[in-house]
Amino acid sequence: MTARRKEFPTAEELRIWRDFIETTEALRAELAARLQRESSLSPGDYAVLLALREAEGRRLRSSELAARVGWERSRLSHQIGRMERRGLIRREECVTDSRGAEVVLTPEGAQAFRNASLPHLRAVRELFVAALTPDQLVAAQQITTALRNHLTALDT
Amino acid sequence: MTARRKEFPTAEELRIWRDFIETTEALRAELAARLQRESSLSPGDYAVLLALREAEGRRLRSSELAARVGWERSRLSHQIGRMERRGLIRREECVTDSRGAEVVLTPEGAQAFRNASLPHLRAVRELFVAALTPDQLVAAQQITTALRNHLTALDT
DNA sequence: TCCTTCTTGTTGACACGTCAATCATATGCG
DNA sequence: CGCATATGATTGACGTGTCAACAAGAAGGA
Repeated sequence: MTARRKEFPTAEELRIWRDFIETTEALRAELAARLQRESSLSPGDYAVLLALREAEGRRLRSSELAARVGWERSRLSHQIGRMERRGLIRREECVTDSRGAEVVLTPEGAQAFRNASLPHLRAVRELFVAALTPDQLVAAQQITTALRNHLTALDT
Repeated sequence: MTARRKEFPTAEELRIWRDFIETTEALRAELAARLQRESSLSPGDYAVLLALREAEGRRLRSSELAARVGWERSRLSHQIGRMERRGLIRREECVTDSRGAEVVLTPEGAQAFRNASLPHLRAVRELFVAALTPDQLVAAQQITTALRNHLTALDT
């Protein structure tokens, strides 16, 4: 009998998949909840503030910011709108390209990031790093790399 | 000099964390996009249909359904509302408890699940299982378990 | 220049998730 | 019984994410 190319996951593989995706989701949710509790920031807020904090002049073109956080422009636009209403960032017109917008970190935004940063790092350590042995951490990295490579290989 | 209890992740650990969370998120998004394309179902739809499909009489008390998919009742209520509008499920009053509601799988819902099931399993295999070596799959399981145990240990 | 085409960014509609409030019914205790 | 409390479920408000449509300026060639 000929070996047929495998098409479906086994029950065991499926179970591993479900546990994996549910656990990562629970992890994400717990991190988000803590960030919200301790700093009144969403993960999106944090990502944007971090990118601006590390940017030259604490400002970025909208597209560049989208690229750095890895979002579509539309998503960023909504996010920026909400953050501007709360005073965390400010929009400015771009001098070199009148279509463009620049996103600028406000003092309030910088302060919010400072307040959030250490508790957030602590949480990452407590919920992720401290949960794994050094070997497991290495394995996690390798698995991540394998998944990502596989994923990006597919959409080309 | 005394050893101080480690409080923050190293830059390396932080990088691993960020890659990990971003990759699992990308994976989740790709699975969701395929499910949507191929079957016009969201992951939430799929989870609910699956739970009902496996339930005695293809019906469940609302609370029980929420427990099986691991959601809050509120979230389920919204989801059920959307699915009922599309005819995938139906709400019925509960005989034994007049506060209660039962969620019933409709023929349309059952059909939608059948259509979605195989393509979804194929996608899980293609995007997750096939990306990893057997060793990595085992490692993924162990990491998942470690993370979950750690997580549940904390909120007690 | 004029016209097409690309890029930048915004908007609106809608699905989704969380939280707090609400409502009705069940339950348990005096 | 009568009342406080718990439970089952829904709702509304709001933040978030995706998608498609759009507006307006930039770029580049005929």
